[in-house]
Amino acid sequence: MKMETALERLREKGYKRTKQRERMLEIFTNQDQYIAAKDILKTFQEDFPGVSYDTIYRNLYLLTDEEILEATELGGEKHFRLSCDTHGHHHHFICTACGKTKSIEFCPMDKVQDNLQGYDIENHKFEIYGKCPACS
Amino acid sequence: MKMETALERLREKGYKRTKQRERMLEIFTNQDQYIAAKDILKTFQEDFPGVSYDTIYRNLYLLTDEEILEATELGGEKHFRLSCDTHGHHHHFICTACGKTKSIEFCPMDKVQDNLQGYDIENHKFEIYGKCPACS
DNA sequence: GAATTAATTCGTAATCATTATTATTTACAA
DNA sequence: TTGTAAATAATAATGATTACGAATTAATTC
Repeated sequence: MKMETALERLREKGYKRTKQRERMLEIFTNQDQYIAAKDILKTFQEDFPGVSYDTIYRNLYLLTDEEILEATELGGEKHFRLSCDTHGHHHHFICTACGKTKSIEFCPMDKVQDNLQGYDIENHKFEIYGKCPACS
Repeated sequence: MKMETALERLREKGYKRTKQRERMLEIFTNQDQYIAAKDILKTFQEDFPGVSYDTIYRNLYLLTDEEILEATELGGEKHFRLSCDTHGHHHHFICTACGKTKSIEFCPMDKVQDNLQGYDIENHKFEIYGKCPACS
């Protein structure tokens, strides 16, 4: 997703355009990887030495709610990445060494719906972990 | 998995048979659901009022390493369930209301291997979340 | 452009799950 | 039954996340 697309989406919803939000989006731009909240904080502090935890977490969740970011939990910590809106629904291979991801253009949900008659499906997670070619 | 199978597996590896480990396995027996570590602790305290965190976590991880338990992370907390060894590799639907699970006899990995040439796959996660018939 | 106002951020403390540590106890084997 | 390594208890520390009142700021209106 382009930074401008994200900012526009926020504007439409009436959210203010703050330096902090711009910077946060900037950090995610062109990063094909999940980043831990604490690493966002660390990067953030370079430009905003006094940034508060509140700002980091509130905005990460806001951006996730607005589907600008995608969230997942890796090793007990919340990680975030810019949502890919260029293609449809998909999943990711995630490198456990460098954190980089590769899109998997396949969703297993089609294959399992039949076995879940009567179940109210709200969500699903399909992630593959390992080492990318560069790290292995 | 039967409780006796689990105890036997521990014995083979030279682990001691303690009242705490027996009780822990008992808690998981016949529970088709993921249980949070803190809930294990709570149940445990009924029989072992002075049980330490250390005992809980050490044994949960030990049993997971020995493939007696399966672990997953739900809502930022580690959850565990007795491993099903009656049938092969599979995945789970997990009810977000009651925590009960249903086996999904399908693994999407077959479908995606081709797209991951050169990637060293270590692990994967496929979970479906929602409400089971009883809760929906 | 100044005033208004609600949203946002800061500064800091609290919470909560998990991990670590040391002394004590226990299972098991010789 | 005794010795010994393993396991547990009791407690403290850690670290990510959440909470909250005070101060600041973006956007709107005049």
